[in-house]
Amino acid sequence: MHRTDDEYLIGDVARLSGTTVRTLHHYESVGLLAPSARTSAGYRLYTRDDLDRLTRILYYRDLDFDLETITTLLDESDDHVGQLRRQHGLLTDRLARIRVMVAALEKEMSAHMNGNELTAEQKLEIFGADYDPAYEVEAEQRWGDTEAWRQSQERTAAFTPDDWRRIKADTDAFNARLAAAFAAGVSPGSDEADRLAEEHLAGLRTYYDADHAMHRQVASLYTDDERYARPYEELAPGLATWLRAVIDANAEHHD
Amino acid sequence: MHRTDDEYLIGDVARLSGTTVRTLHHYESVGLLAPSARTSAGYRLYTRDDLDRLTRILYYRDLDFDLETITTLLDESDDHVGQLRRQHGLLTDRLARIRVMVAALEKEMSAHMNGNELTAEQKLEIFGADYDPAYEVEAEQRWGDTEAWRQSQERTAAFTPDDWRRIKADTDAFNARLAAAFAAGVSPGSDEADRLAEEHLAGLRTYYDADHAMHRQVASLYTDDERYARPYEELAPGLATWLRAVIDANAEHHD
DNA sequence: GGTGCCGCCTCACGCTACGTCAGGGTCAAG
DNA sequence: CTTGACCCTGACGTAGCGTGAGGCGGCACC
Repeated sequence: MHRTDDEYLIGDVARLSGTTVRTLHHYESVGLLAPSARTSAGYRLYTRDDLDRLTRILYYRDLDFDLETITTLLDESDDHVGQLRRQHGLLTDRLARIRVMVAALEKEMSAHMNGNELTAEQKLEIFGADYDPAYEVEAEQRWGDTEAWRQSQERTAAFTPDDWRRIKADTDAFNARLAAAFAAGVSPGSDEADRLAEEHLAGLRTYYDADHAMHRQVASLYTDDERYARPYEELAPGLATWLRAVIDANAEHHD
Repeated sequence: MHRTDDEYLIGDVARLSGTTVRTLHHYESVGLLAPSARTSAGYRLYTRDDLDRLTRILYYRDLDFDLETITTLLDESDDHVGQLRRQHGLLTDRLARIRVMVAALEKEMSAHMNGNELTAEQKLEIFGADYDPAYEVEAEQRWGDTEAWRQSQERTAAFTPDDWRRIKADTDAFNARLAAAFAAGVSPGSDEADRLAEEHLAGLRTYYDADHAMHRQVASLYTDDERYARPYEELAPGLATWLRAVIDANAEHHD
């Protein structure tokens, strides 16, 4: 009993489809997808047809159908449209409920943070054109579940508008010194550059307890994400890239 | 051991709160809500304080927090805002994903169902004299190549006659409220008017993803195209013009 | 005092869609 | 012949309860 070119072991199928071996075991146990053959040793052998079926299973799963419904959708395909319509109804209901929950949460959040959170106007006034609300949302998506984000939320919640203005002034002053050092030809890895890097890190620690590894991650954004680079590039072209090198070199000195 | 007036048996609590006895058992077993006392026979006795706690539990549960998180929210209440913010992030993510699923379903449905289109008779029955076939043709000439038109075609393909009837009823009810606000002298730009404008926009979004700029374009039809103005003018002379002003003012507030 | 019914009690298994070991074969390479 | 990667079949764990099973408590009616 050998495998032909058209047959795949369960691990291959898992990798190809982006699922797991356990998931395929499960689909077989509930009668949703059984491999067309087995080797003499009992290994499951999946054919291309099996892969096609799996593809359709995963498609419906993404639409949030439960496995039993998917079985009937694929096997009987009776009243296909009716099933789709029911699912459409369920999802639009959920959409409406979640909208309500989001609104309720927003209300609760604004109630619990009176006085401290900056208004959109204040943010604009303090951060100027650099501030983009969409940006804030994305940041939360990206780091919302990290400890650093949690710390940052906790600390900034206590900041007053005056705090923010002071922080902004300090940051601007520091950035000006960075630009001056860059223009003067200070090279990454030099003592002077290391001092600046440590000062930059201290600035980060206003928001959360960062170490040199995290500092490096932040630095990588300065070359990889245009929005983080912009404030520096506006001061001096090449400054963002140089700053990243400075931070990386300083981090290495601390390993 | 007797019950006082301030104590409730588990069944009473279940009825009062709209949950079940089993749910209350469960909350006790996970340390979320324990009754303040028991009778000599072992019956749970809940106090008003317990009911208050339960109310808050159910509130957070509706916001889709898991029970463990609710426990910390109620017991520690540390970093309350951070929790809310995280939950807000989770929910908006889900919102986005479900929107995608709904769109995919609508596409699939429109592909699988030719024949679901309303007949001319049904259109007449539902929309009454307002419906003019020539109108539909012209609309396609004008917007047929826009993204909004495409979306609208896809979504409406999934609508049943019942959907249309419901939409018509909703629209009529909303228009009546518009007329009432107009008669009451609500002025464009006021909070009340802005709320109505947002609701009007939400109505448009039944058909396609409109932003405030598109909303303005639609509003301009109310003063420039007699056919779009008519349904409003029939409710109250001047209503169409007023509505345009309301929408314009609201759009400006969102620049 | 007996009887009946409703409500309460404590286990304890069931449900979805898998994740995650545990214990033990299979296969190709060195 | 060993090693390591991969496969097999159980079987228990997860969240938030639903749903009995088997037995006691409380109260009204006869």
